[in-house]
Order: sequence, then structure tokens, then C-alpha cells
Amino acid sequence: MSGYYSLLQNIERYVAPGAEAREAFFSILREVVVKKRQFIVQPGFVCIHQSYVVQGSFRAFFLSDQGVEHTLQFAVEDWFISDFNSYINQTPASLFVEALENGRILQMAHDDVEALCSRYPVFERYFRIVAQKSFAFAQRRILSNIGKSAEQRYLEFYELYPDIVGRVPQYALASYLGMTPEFLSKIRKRL
Amino acid sequence: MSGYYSLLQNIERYVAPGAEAREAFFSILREVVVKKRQFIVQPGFVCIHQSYVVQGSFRAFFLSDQGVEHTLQFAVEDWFISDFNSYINQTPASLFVEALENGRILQMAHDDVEALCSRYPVFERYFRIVAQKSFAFAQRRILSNIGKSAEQRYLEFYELYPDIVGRVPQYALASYLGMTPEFLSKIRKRL
DNA sequence: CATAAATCTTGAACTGCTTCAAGTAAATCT
DNA sequence: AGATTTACTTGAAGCAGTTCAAGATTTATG
Repeated sequence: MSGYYSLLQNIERYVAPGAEAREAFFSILREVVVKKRQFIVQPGFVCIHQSYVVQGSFRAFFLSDQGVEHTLQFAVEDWFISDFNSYINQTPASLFVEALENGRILQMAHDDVEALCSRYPVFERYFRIVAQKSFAFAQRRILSNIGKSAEQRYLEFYELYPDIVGRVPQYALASYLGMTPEFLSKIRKRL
Repeated sequence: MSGYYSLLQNIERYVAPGAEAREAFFSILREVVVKKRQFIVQPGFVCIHQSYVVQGSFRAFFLSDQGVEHTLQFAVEDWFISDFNSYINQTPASLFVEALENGRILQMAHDDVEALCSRYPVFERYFRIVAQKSFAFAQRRILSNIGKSAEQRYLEFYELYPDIVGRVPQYALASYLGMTPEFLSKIRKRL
């Protein structure tokens, strides 16, 4: 039950669902335990669920034809993660979503969420706000990618998410920041 | 009236508002004529409106401390543009939004949109879907930025938006793709 | 249409970042 | 605890992309 409460808190930062809507929402959630290195999404399979992280850390990454990994997103407690493109269009995923630590997530299936939103506009609103914030966030990252040096990108990330820096493997962070692990190692040395 | 119809068509790709909701929506729209090189958003001012492009082309860009421009988004007919971060949080903008050609837009004020969404959940849904698609799109761009070479990024953009390539200044496209105008010129030469 | 302003091109020198390879350290498993 | 895998470090060489500067071309304006 613990995870339900923290997700509810997240929701109540933006909207105030009534008791009935809240119960309806809880009823579509499923708590899942995941082990380190486990994949909760894999390329080729449709990403049915969106996952809210109760405990643990995760990453979504793309594996290029040449075998290079590109981390698109990290998620720790109180964040959502999925192959979002696959999730909203219900098309086959192109990303892996991997647990970086043992953890627990709350999964909600796409069709259940859609039905819930149709019935309770308060959730339509919640997911609109979340999507808008996610978009604004992604735009800030794009600006950082096109405008800043590798060192600046690392420092910016470190300022924003010092906890994540200490919690994920360095090669994963490097692939998120768009540089090689070797170069990230060198940046850290000279700072 | 012409612009209203094409925006309505856009909406009806995702949802089906009733006559009343439709009229309420139309009532918050304002059609504005803009001249080439005109700014419709400027840093420091809160971005009150979201703009739907009826005719013309626009770009949103960030001007760094060193005076370098970084284009975050282009918009042509049937696209939305704004400083989205400023718009959703109603905080001062950090971007310019500039008309690249003479054009016409439909502006809708933040507070009017919010009120409309509260009253007509069908619009809540519409803007949720638009935000989700925008986010998924931004994620694809991030992958392209962190994983691909300058030449690959250009080719990818050219495939997706051949029309835009021919329509916007090359320095603007270069700053969108995260490279110098000189280098884009060289890429185009060798292709 | 002539002049100015803005945009694009080209080359040469330079540098931030990658690649490759080998060694060290730290997790993970039995 | 010892063995094995996984992750991180370091240096040397190479290259993708930048910077600077000058000229050519296109677009705007009186």
C-alpha cells in the first residue's frame, strides 16, 4: 500500500480527485517487484504500461545498430518511466527500460488509464499537466545538448540531480549526457 | 475565419467537441497578423499566449550569454509555437519567438485555455494528447542529438521536413541541428 | 535599379571529443 | 575468501566539428 500513497501525493500536487476517482485509480494499479538488471520494457514488444517508481532506479536506453547505448531517461523514486512513444501510440518499443537497482514500481496499463481519463476528467488534467511538464523538461535538455560543451552538460546535470550522479553507473550517465565514458572520466578528474 | 477552420480540423483529428464547446473555444481565439522578423515572444516577458500558425514560418530560439543563437523549434502551418516553459508556468520567457516570414497566427491566452479545459474536458483531452505527442517528439530529437553525427542529424531532418529545410535560413537550421552554419554549408556541399 | 544589409561559401588552423588499448579497481558469484 | 565479471582510469593518436577571416551571393530597401 505504501507506494499508492506516494503516487497519490504526487497527483495531489496538481489536482484533487474525489474519493470515487481515487479508488478507481488505485484499482488499475499493480505493484511489481523488479530485480537489478531486469528489463521491464524491451524493443519489439508494445509497452503496455507506464511505471511509477516507488523504490529503486531505472534507465530507458536505445541500443544503436552499432551496439552503442544511448540513455534517454533516468527515473528514481516518484518519477514515471516507460518507452513513452511506444506507450502512447501502442506500437512496438524501440527502447529498453532497465532496473539499475532492485526496486518496486506501480504499473498502470495504457487502456486502463485512457478509460480512467475518459471517466474522470480530473485524471485527464493530471496527465495533461505531467505531459506538459515533461515536454518543457525535454526542451531544456535539448537546449543543453545543442548549446553546451560536454563539461557544461555534466556540471548542469550534477547541479540538478546530484543524487542520480552518485547512484547510476558512469557509463549510463555518459550515454545520457552524449559523451563517451572515457571522456566523462577525464572531465571528473580535472574538476 | 479561415484559420479557425484549420485549427478545428487539427482538433478533430483527436477529439470531437460539441457545438457549444467549439464555440467556446473559438471565442478565446484571436487572429493576429505578424511581419517577417517580428518577435511574438521575448525574454523577460511572460509568454501569455500559445500560438497556432495559420500561415508563415516561425522559430523559437535561445540567445546565450556569448551571443550565440540556439533554435529550439520551428513552426509552419498547422503547428503550435510559444516559449512553452514560460507559457505553462506563466514565468518570464527565456526564448525569442520570431517570424521568419510574414504570417498569421491564432493566439489563445493561458488563463482562457485553462478555464476552457476545466469547463470542457474534451479540450483537456486534446491538450493532453498534443502535449504527449510533443514530448514523444522531443525525446526522439534528444536521441538524435546524443547519438548521431552532424551529417546524420541533417539528413534525418531533411527526410522528415524537406519543406522546412527549403524555407528557413540556413543559420537557423544549423543552430537547430546543433552545429555551426559553416559546417552545415560544408555538409551540404559534399552530399 | 542601385546600394546596403543579410546570408551563404570556402579554406586553413585549431581543439574538444572519440577511439583504441592496456591496466586498475570494484562488484558479483560460488 | 577467491575467482570472474563488470566498471572505471589513463594515455596516445586521430578526426569531426569549430573558429576565424575573406569573398561571393542573395535579399531587402530607398
